[in-house]
Amino acid sequence: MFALVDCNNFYASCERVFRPDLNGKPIVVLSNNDGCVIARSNEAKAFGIPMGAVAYQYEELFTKNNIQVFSSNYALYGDMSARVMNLLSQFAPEIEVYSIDEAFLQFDKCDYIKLDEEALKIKRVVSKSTGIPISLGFAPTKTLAKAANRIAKKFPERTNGIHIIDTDEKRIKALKWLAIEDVWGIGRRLSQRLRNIGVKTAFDFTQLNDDWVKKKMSIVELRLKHELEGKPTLSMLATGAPKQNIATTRSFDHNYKELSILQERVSTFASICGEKLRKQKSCCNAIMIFLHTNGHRKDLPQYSQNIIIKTPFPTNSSIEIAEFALAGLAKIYKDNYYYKKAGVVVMDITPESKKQFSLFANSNPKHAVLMTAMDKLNRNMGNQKVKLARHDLGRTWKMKQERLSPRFSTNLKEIITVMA
DNA sequence: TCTGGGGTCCTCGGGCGT
DNA sequence: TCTGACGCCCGAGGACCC
Repeated sequence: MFALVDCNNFYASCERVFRPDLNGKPIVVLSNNDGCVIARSNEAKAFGIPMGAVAYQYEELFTKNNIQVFSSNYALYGDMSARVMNLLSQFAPEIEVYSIDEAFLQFDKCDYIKLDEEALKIKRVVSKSTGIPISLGFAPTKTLAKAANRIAKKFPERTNGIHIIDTDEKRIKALKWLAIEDVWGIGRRLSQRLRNIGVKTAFDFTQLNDDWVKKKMSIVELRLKHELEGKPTLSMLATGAPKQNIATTRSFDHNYKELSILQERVSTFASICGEKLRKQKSCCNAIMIFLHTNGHRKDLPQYSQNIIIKTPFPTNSSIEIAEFALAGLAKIYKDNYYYKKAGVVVMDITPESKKQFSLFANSNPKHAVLMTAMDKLNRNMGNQKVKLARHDLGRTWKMKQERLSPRFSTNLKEIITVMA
């Protein structure tokens, strides 16, 4: 039996934990640079604000209806997520942290009759210890657990945020209710294709022929079909497995033309990638650098390019990754364009312990010592306090974050004060 | 003026060796 | 030596997720 635990309106709920006065009030949380809406409380959803709404186009609606607007505060959300996941891991032998606000739990040989009691207990503990409301869906497969969770969320009065699919009747009922586009793994394109042939619900999808699904769609959709039929094809994935790609990409607050500014940005992104690599004890063997102009500005000439640099040796040194990234940047940079976004992605990742030494070129061994010291200082003093010399220390590259809440739980200076 | 960031997996087609 | 069939590997692109 799988359970999918999902935090309700996670970012909005995090903002509420330290601001109980916001309970019952509409809240939206914005993306980096305060660009678009990435989370909404139920009250905000009721105003018809869609996911991804462009913030400035809704400014009037926000003001008129006293909707509380927050810049995204990842220090707060990351910390709250870790607390929730830590609590959840106490309830099941296996946990897969699927995203910042979701986790799968697997219960072996459990007594189905007691599942509802267990679910209530999980809900109570998480709510009491963190203040975050959650919904739980139980089912024999991960895809059905997702569906069960959706039902729990959709009908909170009836389900109390808990739904268990433990009989075939309940499974069929759920599948008939679930629209095809709401099935986990069926996105915009596929749902349109399926609707064109008359498949409107998850149940309709399960009525298709296996061979047809595999031939006309792919093995992914066939697996999905089996999952919906109650035959597990997806297993729990190890949480904390090293990533295969690590990216650091940002949109800029303005459009920039000068190479020197892009060099500084790319070098900083490369350095952060190095830090992430060292954190998971990995090295990369290839680095991709990309540049984009602002695609929304139809009045300006557009340019978008990327380049992959194969490193001559595996490395996780921020200095070396930045050097390779800058060499790549020099190859793709063209003047006369206004750039809005750039990024560095480290690829072909291998474990640090399995470094293959090359005959001719190797990672500078002095860097390892230096990077360890740099990471330690940054851990103790706060992120990005110690940087490479080419990073512009005089300029603070701040994202537009005009409505940032305090880092209540991770920064002593911003900790909440309780008045007696 | 202003439109996010970070991942995964699969398919397809070309190059290449047998 | 040439040719076709086949399988493997790899990169690009597309689909999906939060």
